[in-house]
Amino acid sequence: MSDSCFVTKFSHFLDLTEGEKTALAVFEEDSKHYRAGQVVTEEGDGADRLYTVKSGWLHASNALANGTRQILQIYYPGDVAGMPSIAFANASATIVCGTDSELCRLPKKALGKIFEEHPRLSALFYSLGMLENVTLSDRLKCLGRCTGEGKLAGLILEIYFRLRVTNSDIDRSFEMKLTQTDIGDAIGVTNVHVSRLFGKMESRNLIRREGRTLHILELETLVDEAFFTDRFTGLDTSWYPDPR
Amino acid sequence: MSDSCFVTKFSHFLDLTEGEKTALAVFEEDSKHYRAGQVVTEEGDGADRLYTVKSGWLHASNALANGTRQILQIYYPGDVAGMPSIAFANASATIVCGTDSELCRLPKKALGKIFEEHPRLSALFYSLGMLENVTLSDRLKCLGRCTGEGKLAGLILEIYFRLRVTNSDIDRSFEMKLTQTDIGDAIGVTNVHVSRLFGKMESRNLIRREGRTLHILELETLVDEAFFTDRFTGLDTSWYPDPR
DNA sequence: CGTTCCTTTGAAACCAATCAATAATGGTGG
DNA sequence: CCACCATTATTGATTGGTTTCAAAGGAACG
Repeated sequence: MSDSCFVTKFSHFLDLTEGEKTALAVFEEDSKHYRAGQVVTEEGDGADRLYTVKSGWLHASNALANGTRQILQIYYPGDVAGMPSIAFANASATIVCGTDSELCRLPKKALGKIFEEHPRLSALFYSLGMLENVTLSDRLKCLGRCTGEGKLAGLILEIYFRLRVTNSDIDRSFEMKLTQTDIGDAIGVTNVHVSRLFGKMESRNLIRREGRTLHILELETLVDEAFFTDRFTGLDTSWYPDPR
Repeated sequence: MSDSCFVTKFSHFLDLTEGEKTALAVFEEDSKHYRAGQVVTEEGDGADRLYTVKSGWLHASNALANGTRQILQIYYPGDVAGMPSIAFANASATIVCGTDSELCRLPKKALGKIFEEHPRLSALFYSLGMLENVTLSDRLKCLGRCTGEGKLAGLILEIYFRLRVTNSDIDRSFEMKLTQTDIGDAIGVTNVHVSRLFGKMESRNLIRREGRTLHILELETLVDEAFFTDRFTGLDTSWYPDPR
């Protein structure tokens, strides 16, 4: 409880100095509770802050004029949400809580101060942004070039490996908190087809479902069909400037 | 010719100080010519530098084990290529020149020095990364939720608006330098289907092709079918720290 | 001027969307 | 605690879009 959620997150990658910890701890101050389904920011709203997930999970999406929706990113405890929007005056995506969530809110201007005073943290922020880029690229690859089952496998693996980073005790199973409509909106198929894909993968004994719990039975096959690479293992921090 | 390609690019967004210009000009030193088709870096190679495009164009892609390929990003003069890879020890994508190209090469460690000494440039680097993030999100949205013609329209518009940033005299037409196989690899359809999509859009009088020149006849319709938003107009630099 | 790469076109097979109806699940208040 | 309602998931039949396979026509290049 002593370290802020930023500190916890960043300590995964760097041995933070006291000065760096202090700089990050400032942003613990503005923590706020959100309810499941609550909209954190809407596409087009003023993009004036970042959100770090302390507990719960959320997703960023774009609504299309034809009534459909594309889910772009899913955020879990330890993630920083709203990074893409910060480059613009207005938010490029809508962020919605999937569950009750506790978020730390970091004003844009305060991020500017971090860039001013803590070059090594800035470089890490940059890397986290690039990690998000690679996640998007991987899903783009999956949507463009995988079969239906491969797309679903890719999302399952993305969530599984993502959760394992901060929750090392999960072993081949996790709570799938997305509805099948959400899953479809993430991988670009209809909710009806998601149901059929789950059915097929279950009958092939690749996965098993018990309520909302999803068991991964054949990890290797899922990896193959999704052309999956785990990106969450290591960042290269060797080029970062010295800490202050 | 007096300003480096970095300076030219960054001056679009900020009034650079002399100190900042000097810092950026260092990276002009390592300029290199690449031939069309030449591989700049390969997925898995050591990710030790960034590439700024002085002339020509290139693309980043992932090869899949089933023999297919997904094109992730297209880079034009003024763009910085290889940003996502820099967060990792090894490149997350393959970068290939589409045409003969002149690239400025910026070692990772030198980027670290920028972060150390020029906080405002670091913030701008961050924003450029987030701009790339949004470009990926937009294409993800297109792949997941648009019709075939919408996907092609989206790519056409992405290239068109991207080229207009640095080349303000182009007016509703440009040279499409990608082959139909490349286009298919970017929007997630087969080359055969790209040909048919072009045919359909031409017969609807949305576009016209003369050799490699592509004329946009009905911009509004393309925008509607691709659910397109122009992201290249403005970055919000209000939160940046003061220059040095 | 021939070879290679790129584009176009056709027919068949396949995958996913749509429309529609039913079943299961979860949450709420009586 | 159960009944009810809303949401979510499943299943079937049909339609439509895309891939695949195959072949031929065009364009670019040495």
